[in-house]
Amino acid sequence: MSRGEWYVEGPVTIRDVAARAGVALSSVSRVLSGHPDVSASMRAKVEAAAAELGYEPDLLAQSLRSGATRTIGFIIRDIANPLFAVVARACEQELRRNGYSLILMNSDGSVETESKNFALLRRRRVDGVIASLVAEDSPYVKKTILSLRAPLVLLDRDVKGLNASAVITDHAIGVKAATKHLLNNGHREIAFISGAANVYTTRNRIKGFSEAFAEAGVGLPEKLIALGGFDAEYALIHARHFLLKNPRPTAFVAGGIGSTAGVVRAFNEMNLKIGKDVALVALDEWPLFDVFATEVSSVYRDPEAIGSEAAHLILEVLNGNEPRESVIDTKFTARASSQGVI
Amino acid sequence: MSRGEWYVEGPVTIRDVAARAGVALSSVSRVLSGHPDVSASMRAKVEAAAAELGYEPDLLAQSLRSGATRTIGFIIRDIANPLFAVVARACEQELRRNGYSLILMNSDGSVETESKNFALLRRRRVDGVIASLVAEDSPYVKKTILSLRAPLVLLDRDVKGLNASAVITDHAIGVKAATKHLLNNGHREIAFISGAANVYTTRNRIKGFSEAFAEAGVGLPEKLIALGGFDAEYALIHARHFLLKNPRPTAFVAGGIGSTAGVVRAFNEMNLKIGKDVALVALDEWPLFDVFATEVSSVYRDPEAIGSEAAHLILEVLNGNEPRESVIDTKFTARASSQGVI
DNA sequence: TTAGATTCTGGTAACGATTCCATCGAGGAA
DNA sequence: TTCCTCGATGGAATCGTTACCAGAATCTAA
Repeated sequence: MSRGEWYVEGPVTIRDVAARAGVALSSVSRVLSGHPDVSASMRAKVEAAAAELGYEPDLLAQSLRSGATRTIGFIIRDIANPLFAVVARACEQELRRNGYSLILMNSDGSVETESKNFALLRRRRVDGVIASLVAEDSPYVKKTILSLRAPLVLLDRDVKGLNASAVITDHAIGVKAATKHLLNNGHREIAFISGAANVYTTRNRIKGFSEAFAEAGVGLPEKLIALGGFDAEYALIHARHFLLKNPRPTAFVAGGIGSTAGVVRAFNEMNLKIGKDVALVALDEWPLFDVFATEVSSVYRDPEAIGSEAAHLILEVLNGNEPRESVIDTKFTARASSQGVI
Repeated sequence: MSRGEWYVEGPVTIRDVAARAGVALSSVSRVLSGHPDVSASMRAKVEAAAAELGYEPDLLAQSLRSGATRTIGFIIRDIANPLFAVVARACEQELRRNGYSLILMNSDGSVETESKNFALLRRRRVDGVIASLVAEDSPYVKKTILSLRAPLVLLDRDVKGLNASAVITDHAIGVKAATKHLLNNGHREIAFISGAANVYTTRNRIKGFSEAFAEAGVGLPEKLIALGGFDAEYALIHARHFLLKNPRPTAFVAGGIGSTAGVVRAFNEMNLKIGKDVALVALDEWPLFDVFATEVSSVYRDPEAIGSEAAHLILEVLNGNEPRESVIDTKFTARASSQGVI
């Protein structure tokens, strides 16, 4: 079956409209693009012809001519992370309202894949890119991004020398409140499991964690800090390990949805009841959190706000403004999971 | 700040390569597209020039010329539904491996938005579309889709007269097993809450539900069936309503992630303990299901398989094959939530 | 009445690639 | 040697649009 069979009616070009209206194609273009120097009769003729033929301008040709594709690339580690799915949704909705489409690419946790994705988006001539980088220090990143030739919005990343916009989450404030809460409740052996320190997210969370200890005059439990991956597997392995230590940690701070899953699995393996045998604070919430994890204390950030703000930032630069940073705050909510253990 | 400032190095065209190599642009094109009739010396000259200048072909121009954009549209109700996020990820990965990019669009549960999305994808000249329609019977749908002029893969939808491919889930088999299980455990007042019947998903689920009753020789509890929306709000309202009936339903089957959320909220409001005061079967699982909903019986379908199969189906048609259907099965797993109530 | 400005319109050259067509040698066959 | 074929190359048309330029028609002011 050839491609041609999908054509219900042949595609109508500006040329066809011109022929039907009996005018030059440049005149059709003028009418359709709202040029002021067109007579009323010309406008009427062309619009009638366009309507009769069901003419729709071809975005591909327009893009080639104008240099703008009205397309934004969106690169993230994994769209199946529910937090990022909400970010992507809000972002797509906002871009769509402004006439842009979103090209979605997963980097699958690989800097090589990420780099290839950037290169492909460049070849596709996207007008801009919104990205949550796998790592800030990969050798590819800077070179690849600098050759993008399009504005960039980073999600929760801090890369020097890029002249990029960024949506930054203030994790520190929420994590600090959470940690203080644990310290106030008498916890000292507090484990912290999160992604690697080569992304701002982790560093900023650790900053809040450390500050709380410092302000309480308590030494940081460095042996209980594991920064290596956001995935459940990494968290599971390290939570297991920590739980075999003596003294055993009395509380866990889990950095992200994957980490929380891993930590809770470790608890389940050892038959530890959350909020009774061990305290837990989850960084980030997830779907049905309020239904199935009603008892879990959390540091919350609004993914809708992150997504729509990312869209705003890229639109700003496309409208000629300077790149800038925008900060989203976090909020700690104490629930049963972090109380009553000690 | 003008767009131009983003250009680190001016974009290199085939023309520049031709000038550098001292040959005609048609020769450059031939070398780069692997035409057989090129001499070794020509190939060497052109490849050297291309490498020195860092030439990358412009996909926009190639698309205009060839008619193929190597781009697939992906339209769903809501990417924030974790099931669809996984479908989208698997689909994007598979398409990427085959050199295609994915344009993501949410239809936000609105047939008008959906229709506009289809129209925009047509103007963008996508090579194909993968879509989970909001409704099969909307007046827009058929007209809009028929004018797509590109192959289509439907996700769990059954629309006559389209000549489209489809990835279909066999919900009936899983739902039937679940319902039999409930009936065997002595339940008779079984509530069923799901989306509207104008999508295959719901009809096929109800089919499994009905068959189980018929085979057990028990009358279908029609008053306890609410088919109107996949959202939590709809499920919450109807679950509340059902729970005030006399006799009260002893079991609930919730169609999808949103429905489950609504139903469980209603349970929480009335202080009913799942698996003790009331039985529950969830259709579909969600992230951290195995961690935070370990006790919930479910009818599972593999979203990875759905996503990659959708990609395969669209690639098949793009490679000249006939559209076809592919069926994904479901599996019922009994857990504590559906046992021990009666 | 005429010079000059102002609408309005058509033709044509881009945008960056591919592909057909024509040309030009070189090589093989008679 | 001559004719023919075939490989290799350059030039031009094309995809569908926009934008520039020039010319025609209309209008204003002297």
